[in-house]
Amino acid sequence: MSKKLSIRDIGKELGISITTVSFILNGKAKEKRISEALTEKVLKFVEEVNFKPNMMAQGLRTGKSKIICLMVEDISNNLLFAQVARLIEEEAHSKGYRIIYCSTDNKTEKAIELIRLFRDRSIDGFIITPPEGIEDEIQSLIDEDIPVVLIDRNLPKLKCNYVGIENLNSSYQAINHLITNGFNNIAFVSIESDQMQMVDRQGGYDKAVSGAGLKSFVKKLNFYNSPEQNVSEIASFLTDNKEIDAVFFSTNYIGVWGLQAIKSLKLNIPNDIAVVSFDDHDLFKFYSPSITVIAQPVPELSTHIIRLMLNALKEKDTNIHEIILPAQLIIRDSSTKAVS
Amino acid sequence: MSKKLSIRDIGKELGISITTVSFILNGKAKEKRISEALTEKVLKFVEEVNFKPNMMAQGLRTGKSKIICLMVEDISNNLLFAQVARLIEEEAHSKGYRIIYCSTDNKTEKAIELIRLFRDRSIDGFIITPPEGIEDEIQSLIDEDIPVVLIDRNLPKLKCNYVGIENLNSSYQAINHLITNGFNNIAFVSIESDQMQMVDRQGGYDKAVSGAGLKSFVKKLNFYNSPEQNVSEIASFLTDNKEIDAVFFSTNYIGVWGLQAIKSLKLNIPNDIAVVSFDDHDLFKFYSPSITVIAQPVPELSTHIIRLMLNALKEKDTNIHEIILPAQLIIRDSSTKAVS
DNA sequence: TTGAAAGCGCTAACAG
DNA sequence: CTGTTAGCGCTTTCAA
Repeated sequence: MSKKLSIRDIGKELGISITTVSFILNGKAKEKRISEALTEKVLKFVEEVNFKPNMMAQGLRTGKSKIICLMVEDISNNLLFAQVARLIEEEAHSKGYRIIYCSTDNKTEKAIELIRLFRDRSIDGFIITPPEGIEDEIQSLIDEDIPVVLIDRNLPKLKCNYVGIENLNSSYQAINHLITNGFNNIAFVSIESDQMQMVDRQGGYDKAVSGAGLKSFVKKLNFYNSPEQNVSEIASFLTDNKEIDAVFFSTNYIGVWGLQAIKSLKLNIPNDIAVVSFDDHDLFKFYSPSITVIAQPVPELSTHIIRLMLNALKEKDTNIHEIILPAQLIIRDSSTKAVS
Repeated sequence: MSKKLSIRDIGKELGISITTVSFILNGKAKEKRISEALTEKVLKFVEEVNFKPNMMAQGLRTGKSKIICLMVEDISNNLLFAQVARLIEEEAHSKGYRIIYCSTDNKTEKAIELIRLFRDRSIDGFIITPPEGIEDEIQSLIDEDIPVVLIDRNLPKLKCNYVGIENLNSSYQAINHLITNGFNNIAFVSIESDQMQMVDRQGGYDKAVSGAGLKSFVKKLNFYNSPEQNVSEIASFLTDNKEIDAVFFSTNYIGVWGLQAIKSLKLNIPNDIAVVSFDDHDLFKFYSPSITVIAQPVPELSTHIIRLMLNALKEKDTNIHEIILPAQLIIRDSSTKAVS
C-alpha cells in the first residue's frame, strides 16, 4: 500500500507491455482487439493491487485535468448555490471529475481574476453564475473550446450553455396571485442590478402590475450595503409609501431583510402587508406566518447543469443548450388575507 | 493568448536555458546566484506574455497537486460548512492552492471511499469532518505524511490536527443559563451519535443538570430519518413529558425540527417551553420569538483551519495542533421568561 | 552562474 | 494483437 505502482510496474508484473495495460485501462481493449482473457486478467490485477493511474501524468499527457470549476456568487450566502454544489458533486465524481469551487462575491473584477487564474491551470470546464460585465472573459473561454455552463442568470449577448428558470413568468404569476387575493398596491423590492434574472423578475412584476392597471412601487437596494442598512432602507420605503399592501422580494436574502424591516415596523403579515419572496428558505417555511415563495427546482436544475457540462466535456454534444425550467409558486400564509 | 507558452519557449525567446528560467520562477534566483538583472528581465518577460507554468507538469514532477480536499458532512445542509468553505477559499487561492470539496453525508462507507479515491489522486491535504469509524483510514493518510486537519469534531484516538469549539463547556453554560432563568425541567434533544462534539454537548448538559440536582430528559433522534419523522418524534417526546419547561437542541437542524414540533403542539415559547439551540441560523435570529443559541466563531475557526493546513503543507510545522475555541452564548427571547 | 539532460507516469502513433 | 518509443512541461542533479 505504501509504494505507488505505475502502469509500468503492472506491465512488468504481468509480463506484458505498458501499452497494452494503458489500452485496457482506457477501455480501448475492444478497439485494439486485445484478447478478452488478457483484459480480464489485467483488470483483475489492477483491482487487486488497487492501482490508480497518476492523474497528473495523465493530465500532462492529455491536457485534461478532469477538474470542473464551480464559480458561484458566494457559496455560503445563497443556499441555492450550496445545494447545487452538493447535487452535482456526486455525478461528477462518478464520471471521474472533481470539482473545485470559488466565489466571485458577484464582483466582475474578482470573477475575471479567477477565470484567468483557472483557465491557465487546465481546468476542463466552468460552471458559472456570471456577474455583470464578464462577457468578454467568458467568450474567451468559449473561444478556447473550454465548456462553459452559465447558471442562475443568462448572458444574453453570449451564445453559451445556460440553465435557469422562468424568472419573468414566475414573478408574473406571483404578482397575479397577490392581485387575485385582493392586494392592489404591490411593491417590488430588489437590488440594483442588470443581471438577467433580476431584470426578468422585475419584468414579471411590471407586466402584472401594468396589466392590472395598478400603481408601481419599486425599491432597489445596493448589494454591497450592510444588511442593517438595507433593512432600514426597506423600512423607510414602506413607511414612505403607506398605501403599499403587499410586497414582493426578488431574492431570498432580500426577503430576509424585508421580514426584519416589517417586524421592526410592527406590521402584521398579511393583514397590514402581504409578502411573497423569490427562492425558498427554512426561515420562510417556518416563519409566523409562513411566507409564500417562488421555489426553484434545485434538483432538476442541478441535474441539467452537470449533464450539460459532462456532455460538453465528452464532446458528444457541441451544441449550445439553453435550459429554462419552470419554478413553483408555493402559496403559504403570508399572501392570503385572513378570511373576514 | 492562444498558443500556450512553456518555460522552454521563454528560455528560447530570451536566449537562456530553461534551467535558469525554472530557477528564477521558483524563487531560487538568489540561491543559485543568478544575476539580478537577468532575474528582473525574466520576471518581466513572464509577466508580459502572461506565462503560467503548467500545473500538471509541475505536479507530475514534484508529486504535489496543490489541491486541498475539503470533506464535509454535507456542504448544503449545514451552513457552518458552507461558511467555512467560503472563508478558507481565498486564503488557499492566495497561496496557490485550490480546493475541491466532497460530502460524506456522514456515512463512514462513503467517507472511506472518498478518501481512497482522493488519496491516490495526489491530493496534498485533507480537511475533514470525520464520521464515526473513520480512524483507520485517516491514520493511513497520516502515515503517508499527508496533512490532515479535522474540523467540527475530534477523533480522540488519533493524534491529528483539529480545530473545533468548547462543546462541553458551551452547552454547560447554555443549560446553566436556562437554570438561572428559572427553568427546572430541561430536556436535551440530540441525535444518536458517538461523535465527540455530540458526546461533549451532552456532557455539558449532564454536568449542568446533575450539578443542579435536576431531572434529566434526553431524546435521541436518528440522523437518517426523514425530517418529518424527527419532528413528530420530538413532538411525542414533548407530549409524553409534559413537565419539560425548556429544551436544548444540540445542532441547528435539530433546532429547526424542534421549532416545528413546538409549533405543531401550539406551545408558547418561552412561557410554555424555553428553547436554546446549538449553532446560529437565520431562522433563529428572526423567529418570533428570537431563539437563544450557541454560536460558533466561524471566521476564527476558518482562519485556524486553513492556517494549520497551509503550515502543515509547507512542512514548516510538523507538530500536531489541537485548537479549541470558545463559542458564544447569544441570549435572545426564547430563553428568558416574560417578566410577570 | 548557467546549461544539458534525466526522468516523473502516461498516451498513442507507429511498427511489428 | 502487442511492444517500442517519443514526448507532454517541468524540476533538479551534475557538469561546465
